[in-house]
Amino acid sequence: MERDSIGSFLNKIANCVPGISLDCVVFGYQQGSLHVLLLKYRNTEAWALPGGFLPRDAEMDDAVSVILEERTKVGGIFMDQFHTFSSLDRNWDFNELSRSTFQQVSANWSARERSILEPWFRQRFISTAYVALVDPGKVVPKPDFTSEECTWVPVQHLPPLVLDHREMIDKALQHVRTQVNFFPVGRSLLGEKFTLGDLRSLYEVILGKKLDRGNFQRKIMKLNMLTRHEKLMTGAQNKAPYLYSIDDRVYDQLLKDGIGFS
Amino acid sequence: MERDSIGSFLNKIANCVPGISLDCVVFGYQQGSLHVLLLKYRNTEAWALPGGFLPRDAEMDDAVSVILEERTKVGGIFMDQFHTFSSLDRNWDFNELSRSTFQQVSANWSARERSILEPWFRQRFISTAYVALVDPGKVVPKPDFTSEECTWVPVQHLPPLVLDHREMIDKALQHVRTQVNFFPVGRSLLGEKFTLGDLRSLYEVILGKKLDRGNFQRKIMKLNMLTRHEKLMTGAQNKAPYLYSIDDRVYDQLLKDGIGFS
DNA sequence: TTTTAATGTGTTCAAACGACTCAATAAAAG
DNA sequence: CTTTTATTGAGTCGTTTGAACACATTAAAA
Repeated sequence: MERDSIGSFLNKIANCVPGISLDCVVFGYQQGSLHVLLLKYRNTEAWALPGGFLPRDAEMDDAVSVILEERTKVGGIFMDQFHTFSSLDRNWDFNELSRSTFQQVSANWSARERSILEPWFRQRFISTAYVALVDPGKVVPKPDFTSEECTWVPVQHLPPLVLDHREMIDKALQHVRTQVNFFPVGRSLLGEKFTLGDLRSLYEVILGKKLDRGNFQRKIMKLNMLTRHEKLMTGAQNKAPYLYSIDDRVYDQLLKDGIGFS
Repeated sequence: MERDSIGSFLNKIANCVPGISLDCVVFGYQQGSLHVLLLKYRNTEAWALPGGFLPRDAEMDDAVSVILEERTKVGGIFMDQFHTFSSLDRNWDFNELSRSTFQQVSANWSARERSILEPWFRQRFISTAYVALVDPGKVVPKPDFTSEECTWVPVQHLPPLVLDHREMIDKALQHVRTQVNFFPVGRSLLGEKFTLGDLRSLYEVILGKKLDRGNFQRKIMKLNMLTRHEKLMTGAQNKAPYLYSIDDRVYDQLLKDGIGFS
């Protein structure tokens, strides 16, 4: 199984542009807080962003789509390129964690594999990073051949990350915050149906502050982007909240000029 | 002279990362309208953005600084990376204009030069683009060895541009508009001293709409970022406008949270 | 029937904004 | 010295927006 993956990976990188890598900061919203999709390398405590390389016959957007689909098994994920990282120390000697992680990962490579993979991974990579927004409920995270785990981690409790991936997440989060009025955060991060409370908490988490319930509801309802459905029966002894879904047509129109949240 | 430049260019690219290029959309404000710094290729009607390549021992920001200094002969220019372009057709067969321009430019290369430069320029380049803001008054544009002219062109009358440079300018302008509250447009695009009218016209040009004089002045003065100086004697038969300069300390602070212009 | 939370609506106050007006000032031309 | 012209600072008014509340209604479960 793993042997096969390495084999196909060897073929793959032969057709990729050298020196260029792609990294994805995939945000998901779960249990009231923002999460990032991370991979954990085999037999280490080191984590990394999902990423990959640029096929010679592909554009970056398409290559990233493929990477996202490989890791999540779903397509059509919203994504946006936000920065290209070019530090001189972007390599596996970046710090002790990266160094030992690479050693661990490469430990069981055969001589032939090593002859190809070593030089490839020892390159200096210029990495173009994307943010993606996705509903964790729609996703089945799949590790790649170097990792033993692919899972959601809350952004406020990030584990040790290799290379400059921590910096990437920080910058991505910043980007989402500044672009919140132009990103389909509601549609991408929530499921098909959600309550107004869900939507408000989501905005609270992204903006990093409490929002007044009354004002929020008034504002969001005036936009005419929500369709009301049946109630959500939670079993709690109170009036059940209504479920809503997003009217894509209206939503897309609103996003063009930006939904006004400060 | 040109021979020398080609020679040093051959040396230069030998130490650059292949497959990666850098392009700069340099905006300047002149005679009441936005201008872009463009290069005109020798013996053609084709224009291009100033650009260059990434030295193996440099980060992108630093490489772009060098490029900007080479073209303008001034340092410390404000700049911001805004997008990395990766279309498959980013090469000199992009369209007829690019094709014929490259032919023209490469026409007088010697056999030895051609053997190095042809494969280099025939590569597929992934290009990371930057916006820069600069006061044309501080700048002495210098053509590079492929061009006969380096000059300011108003953005509303762009000449034919090679490759996807037109798209880059559009995207850069868009970026400046959305980031106007966080970019030091006042300090970077105007001279040391300017009138309130100058500053207002600048914002009008960038935002693409008229601003009320009274409201604008009230707003800008309340920010406490301007220091008043002597008057500007224009020779016109009216009260001379005051000159102002920007208080860097206050300005930098304001830009962190964003100067609020819609 | 009580408890609980969702929902819809109303109110208040402060700040900001757009579109004006008006008067004082001063530089140059006559 | 008067006229012409445009800058400057200040004032007004109506509208919009935002934050911070209050309050009554509804309904699900205990």
